Amino acid sequence: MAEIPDRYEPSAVEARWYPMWEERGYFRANPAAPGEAFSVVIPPPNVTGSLHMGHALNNTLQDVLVRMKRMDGFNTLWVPGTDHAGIATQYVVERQLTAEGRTKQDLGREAFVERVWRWKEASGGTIIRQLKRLGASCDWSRERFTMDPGLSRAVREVFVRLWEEGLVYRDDYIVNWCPRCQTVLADLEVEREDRDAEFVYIKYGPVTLGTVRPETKLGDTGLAVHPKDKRYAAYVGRTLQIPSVDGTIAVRVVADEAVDPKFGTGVIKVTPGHDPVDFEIGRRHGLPVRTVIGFDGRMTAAAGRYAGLDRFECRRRIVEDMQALGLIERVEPYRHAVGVCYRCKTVVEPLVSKQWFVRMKPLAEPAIKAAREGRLRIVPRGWAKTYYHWMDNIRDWPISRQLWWGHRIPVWYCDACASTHVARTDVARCPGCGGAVRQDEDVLDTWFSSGLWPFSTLGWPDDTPELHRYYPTSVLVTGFDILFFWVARMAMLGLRFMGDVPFHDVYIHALVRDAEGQKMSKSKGNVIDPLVVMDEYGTDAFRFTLVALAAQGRDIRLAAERIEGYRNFANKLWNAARLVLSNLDGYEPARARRAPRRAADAWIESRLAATVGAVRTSLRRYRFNDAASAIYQFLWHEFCDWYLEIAKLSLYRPERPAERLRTQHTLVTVLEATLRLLHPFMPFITEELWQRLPHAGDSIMVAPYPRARGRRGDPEAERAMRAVMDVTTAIRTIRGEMRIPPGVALAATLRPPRDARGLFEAGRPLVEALARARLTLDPDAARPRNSALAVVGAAELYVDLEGVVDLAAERQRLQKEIGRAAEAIAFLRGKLARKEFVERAPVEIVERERERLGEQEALRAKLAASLGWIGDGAA
RNA sequence: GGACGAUUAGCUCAGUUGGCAGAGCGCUGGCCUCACAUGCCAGAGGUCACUGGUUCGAGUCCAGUAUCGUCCA
Repeated sequence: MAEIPDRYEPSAVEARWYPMWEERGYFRANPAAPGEAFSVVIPPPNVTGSLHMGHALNNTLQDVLVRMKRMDGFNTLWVPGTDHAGIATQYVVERQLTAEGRTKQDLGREAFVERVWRWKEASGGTIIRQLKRLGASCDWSRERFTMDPGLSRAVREVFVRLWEEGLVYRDDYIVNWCPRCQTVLADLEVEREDRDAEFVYIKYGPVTLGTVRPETKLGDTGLAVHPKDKRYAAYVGRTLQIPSVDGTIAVRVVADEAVDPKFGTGVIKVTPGHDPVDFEIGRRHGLPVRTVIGFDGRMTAAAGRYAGLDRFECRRRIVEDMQALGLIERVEPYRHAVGVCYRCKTVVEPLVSKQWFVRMKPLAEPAIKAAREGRLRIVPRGWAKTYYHWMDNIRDWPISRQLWWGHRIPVWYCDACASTHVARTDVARCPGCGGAVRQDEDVLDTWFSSGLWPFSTLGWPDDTPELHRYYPTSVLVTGFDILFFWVARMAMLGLRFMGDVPFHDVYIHALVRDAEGQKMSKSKGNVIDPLVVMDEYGTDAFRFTLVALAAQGRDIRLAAERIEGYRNFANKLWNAARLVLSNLDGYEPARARRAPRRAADAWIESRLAATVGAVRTSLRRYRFNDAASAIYQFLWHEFCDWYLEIAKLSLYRPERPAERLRTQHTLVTVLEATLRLLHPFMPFITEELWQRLPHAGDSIMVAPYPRARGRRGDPEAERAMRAVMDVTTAIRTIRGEMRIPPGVALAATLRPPRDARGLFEAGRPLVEALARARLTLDPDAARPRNSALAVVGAAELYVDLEGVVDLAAERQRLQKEIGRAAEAIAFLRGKLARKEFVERAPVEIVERERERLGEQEALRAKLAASLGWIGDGAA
């Protein structure tokens, strides 16, 4: 006993087991081994990132599933890896250069990319180490990176095939441009921020219109009104010469449905070069594009005397100038959402440029179908709606990024013969004219490569045993924030290139927020570092907290008190095991198995079976919190609160060796099975304790996951223990409410119904020990003088208060009980008095309510009689 | 503007076919009972946001309202 500390100290335990698991190869998958496959690919974190709460939750949930399935005999594979995170990573290295007073242009492309690689090598391992700290049982021998040669080959193969199939194209298009990052952003990468602005009403020739971007007036090529708007019908089709700050501009008036006649003056100016809606209007009506803002965010030569000005400076200047010319009617304050770069928060500039796109409609259709047919199951169900909505309204995907870090687009241009070549292998000379070629400068969107993750990590485009064995993967676990970015694209690309869904199930988990419900962010300073939490409370407690909070909702509020509570749970388990381990002298399993099983043994085994069933069902349905709470309730409130207390009675009684042996056996077997049940959630402490207990096998990690074998439980034993627990609790309640100190032994009499005498008789010694009371059983007992009354089912319990307590307190207690019974009676009588209920509700429901009424009436009668009796006695 | 979600104990949240409202923390009282005070025993605490509807019966289903949140435009 002395060698086991009375508090669980996680750090040493955690440091001990992970290396052992890894060295013994328990994490490694073997496609040639037997067993039904269970495979998962990790949502690859940013290679240069570090573990945050989102990762911790995401990977804990995956580890729970993977460990459970591995123990359950599945051929299990969890593929880990990282993502090159184009913009984010390039941004970090660029900032380093800035600090050194240099730019990436100073280095040149090759040297810059080289430098990013060096940075990746240096800091890329952080998150992997942190995942190990979390206990993640990934097959590290299969760790992948999106820019590995193999995965890069997959990227190129997919690009080329999509091109060959006509699904990749290059076009002029209005894109979201970040002037700071100098790259295009997908719609998804643009965030909305509310900003204060000015809504400027401009006199625009014969009409007045409002705009928040007066500087774009320089790029106007049209005016648009709603087709049904009679106010402006006369102008439609005409080209107007509009007086402007720099002479006049020519705009054509068009009628377009996109105009809201009720907004502003009902007229909008059309700037196809600098607004996505205007671009579409321009396309529909053949308006020219006039670009007045450049990729650097400054006005172009086309902006005349404003050329070279920053776009926002130009806005101020042009308003001043128009004011001077009397072209401004009025200015109103206006708050609206502007698009900003998700990375650097710079206001995005819509610009027209040549970009590569993927045609999404043909890819989306099979992905919609797969979900509708249930081949791809989204859990919780609610997210499917979001998925469909996005898929149904899908837009083409701009995949080029003006970055240097990433997969360079495999397209070569020959300027000599103006040809374009898309190829799997690098092109050195033009296949047409033999002239020099230059490769497209751009790289592909990072999500283009992570979209291939479920099959590129398994060796595609080669035909590998891994693909055959593990594709489609079993489940993808991820947050809803990347449902579109990633999940939807994997679904589409998987179906296209593998001919099957990339995963059968998608489990969408919540987002972790702080205790106030705020999203954690560095700028808010409210981030809780998972590593600090693990240091402070232990990894197991942290993991259990995440799982316990992972209800199928939208967010999780993480508060320190919760983690503390589960640290206490780990400590409780530790001490329960301590009790068991310190009482095993003389334990012989073979002999113990032959010793007679008592009701308490059968009961705890029955409860364990029920718990195993509940955990399995919950995990199958991804109801992680239900699984966690089933184990918590069982271990703490059944095993510790009741069974251990009962077990002590036998353990400390060497004069009954058979009873002691059987108790030891039950303690060992139930605790051992519970450890296995809990292992996926709390891997470290369970391994530590399991190794100390009698066990079969080398590690709990590869021991079988408990099954609730055939037997549904033991109703007989449950009834017997119910009786013990109810009588015990009744006595304790009286003791508590009467303020009788625990040290004072009580005397109680139980009057059971005749047919239940045996039931209570069997439990009598337990009750006596657990409630610290002498218990007499007598079906004909009369109520003793000065006793408290409790009703336990059909039995009456009298607790002798003579000389122990003030009877006024008992009167008060009884009155409270009577009040409760009266409420129930009133409710039930009302219900049963209504003939609609009696006539139309199912017979068994009506019958049950009648029984309850009878019980409550009997209870009230007993209590009332008792009250009268005490009143007499006290008088 | 559109869509989705939330509203249940003091706090944070569960509540799967409609049939006795639950947990953790906190709170109150009593206990250092030889595994654990990171503990034990007991207790208090709820108009299930609001208004209607369906139903014998609604926290649960339907419609609307309010407040908050998220996503999309």
